[in-house]
Amino acid sequence: MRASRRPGPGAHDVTRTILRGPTIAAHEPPVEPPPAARTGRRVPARRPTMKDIARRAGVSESAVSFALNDRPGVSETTRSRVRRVADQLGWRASTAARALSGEGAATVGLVLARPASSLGIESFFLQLVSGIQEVLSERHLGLLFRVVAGAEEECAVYRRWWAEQRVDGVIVVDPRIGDPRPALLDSLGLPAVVVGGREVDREPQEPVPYPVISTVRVDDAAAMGAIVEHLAGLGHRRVVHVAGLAGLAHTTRRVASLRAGAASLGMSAVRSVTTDYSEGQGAEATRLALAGPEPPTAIIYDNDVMAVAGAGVALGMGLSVPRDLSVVAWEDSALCRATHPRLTALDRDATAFGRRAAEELVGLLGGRPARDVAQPTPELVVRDSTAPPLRG
Amino acid sequence: MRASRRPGPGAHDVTRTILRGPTIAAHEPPVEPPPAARTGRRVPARRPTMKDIARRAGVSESAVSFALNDRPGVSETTRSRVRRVADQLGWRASTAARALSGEGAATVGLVLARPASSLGIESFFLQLVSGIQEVLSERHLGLLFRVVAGAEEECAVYRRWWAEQRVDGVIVVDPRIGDPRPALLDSLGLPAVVVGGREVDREPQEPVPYPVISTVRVDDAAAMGAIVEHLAGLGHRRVVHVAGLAGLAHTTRRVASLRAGAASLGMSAVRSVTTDYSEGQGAEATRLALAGPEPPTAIIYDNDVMAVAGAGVALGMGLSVPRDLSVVAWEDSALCRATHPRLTALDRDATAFGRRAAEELVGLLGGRPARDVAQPTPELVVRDSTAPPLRG
DNA sequence: CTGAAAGCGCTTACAG
DNA sequence: CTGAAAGCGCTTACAG
Repeated sequence: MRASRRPGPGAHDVTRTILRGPTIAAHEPPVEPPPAARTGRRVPARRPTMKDIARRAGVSESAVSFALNDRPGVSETTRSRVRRVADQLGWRASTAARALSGEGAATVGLVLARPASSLGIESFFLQLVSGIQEVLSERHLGLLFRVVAGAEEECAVYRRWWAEQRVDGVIVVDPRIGDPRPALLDSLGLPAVVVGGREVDREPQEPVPYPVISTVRVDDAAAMGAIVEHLAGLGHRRVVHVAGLAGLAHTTRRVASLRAGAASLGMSAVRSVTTDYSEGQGAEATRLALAGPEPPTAIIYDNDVMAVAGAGVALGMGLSVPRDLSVVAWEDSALCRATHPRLTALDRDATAFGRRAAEELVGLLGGRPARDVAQPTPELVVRDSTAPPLRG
Repeated sequence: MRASRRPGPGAHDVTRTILRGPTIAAHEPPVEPPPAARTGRRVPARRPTMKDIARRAGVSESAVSFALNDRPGVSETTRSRVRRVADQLGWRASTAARALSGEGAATVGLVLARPASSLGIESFFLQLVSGIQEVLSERHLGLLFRVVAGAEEECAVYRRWWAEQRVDGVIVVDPRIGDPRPALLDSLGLPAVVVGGREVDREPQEPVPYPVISTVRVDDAAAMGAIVEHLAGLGHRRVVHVAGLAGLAHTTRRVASLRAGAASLGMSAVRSVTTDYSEGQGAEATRLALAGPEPPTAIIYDNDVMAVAGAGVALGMGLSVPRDLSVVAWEDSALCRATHPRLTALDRDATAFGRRAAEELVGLLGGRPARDVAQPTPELVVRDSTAPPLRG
């Protein structure tokens, strides 16, 4: 606690010493200790306001506002004096007051619509959030975070946030087939960045469909292409893709890309099965695939946890990875490096992804027009879980 | 978009139909379409305010406020009419305006001070957050979320949030030795719940040291006791504890509990080494321990990722888990169930933990006095990674 | 360059 | 039971 913030009997002297300069001291009214300081009872600090600054600096409140917001209309001397007093008091503009004055809430929203049980699993999200934060915190924007069970609830949250004036914009994840969110956000006029591309890929020359909604795309096709090429190069011809949620746009894209890639490389049997991303369904899908009539020699998993679970199932069935089964994880993480053998994985750099999304949203909030930006294609990190198949 | 929110030419009729009743219709001024509706250009929706409700319901703004906040001073008929109009318009109180009126920001803060790299790893946090959300969302409280690099930055965030009037209270995680946060939060008068106990355990009859800071305790001693008992029962006498960050209060508690438990059970050689929770340091600690002169027959890891990494190292060294080495993870997760063999782990129920913390904070915000509450002792889930040692 | 005033959307004593 | 008014802490035209 600085003395100046909770003025006690000696505070005035301290202030004077710090400010040092007769001009300033003359403007400064004597600081009176609050009643509690005399009685000795503990009081929580009172947050300083512009009025306090104005009084101390001997200028009007509007002068303070202009000075602190770098607007013309105050002399340099006044500006620097005001700034010094503000710093000294530890003043920060009340976001509530700024929001009410039409300056926006200085807050960005993020909703995760995944069942709580599968959340702990997704290291992707926490890394995404941490990337988002890097950018937001520089600009002193807050992140309002919410976990919900499903899409409708997510829409309800957006409506509420909008009505409550809580956020200036949102970052939307997990684009879906027939996604209702872009239209809703557009109708609310809530700027948004969709992480993971549009439902339908747009031609570069087309205008963005919504004027306040940008997109950060990932090239799922190229990424899947790299995986398929790697596996085909090793000689795999029977591949199973244990995909994620059926409703997600990127699931559809990955499934389609696998099919296309396999066809062009002459792979005989590829198929995708969708799951809920959980270890349980990942394990189950693996069991079914390996117990079937024509078991795959390689399995691609849409996340790291399913890949680890799947490798575990294979081991449990007496198979060796990668001798009997190659495993690829779509999502690199500590997990992939921690297991034995270490898993070949697609490295997406979720942090950079979050950073990019936040930057784009900050741009939108600053009035830049909406657009689609591409994220670098993820890189396939080849480790010990992929090798040529024993039996063709 | 409901017709009533973006009134077009036909909106008035719709409204009248929904409201149906001459009294109400008489109070309702005709809704004029905004200019944009005539020109056909898309306009973002304007959020409805109390003024809109007052006009439509034919009462004063203060009557609307009283009606909506369930305060006496309005008749039941007025109240229900006001409520209906508010619902119809999709009205929500502006949090900014409420905050400025002294009602609080309706927001709770959570700061995570961990390096971004190790964040994706900690499934604990995302589950904690999801538990916190369950409670907050019921009360329509927002969660302001922040990731920072270290303790000082965390304190700076609290100061800023307080000065900006952004949060009504915070949930504090990772209590540390010599933790500066409680004193800071106390001086700011910011209600807080510390998750994970106090730095120093308080006797039940002692008053809580800070009037607005509650604590949700976990019984690390009992948990470690259960692990030690399990291992001792299997016949292990040389145990290594790969702990987490040295500065954290619970690390200290676990280290001490291990020592105490081992002594009482006559274990010959136990020791703890601290790490940063990362897979890398977990693996390294394992390598060092196993390569040493008197290698342990069992290792306790302070999180799931290190446990998986450690098991991988053992495998890589030609050891079999659990035949040559027993492994226990302090933190159950998908990981522990996904690896092969599945890991014996301590199940903490992070979601319940988050729920409990949020409930306690909501209580504090409601004026309930601060207190320490205990969280049920975590349960040891015995799986395939622990067994009697081959060599004593 | 500076100050007095209105307004943002609420809440809350205070009169009627 | 109801309404007019002030205030929360800012921003921003608008006069001087």
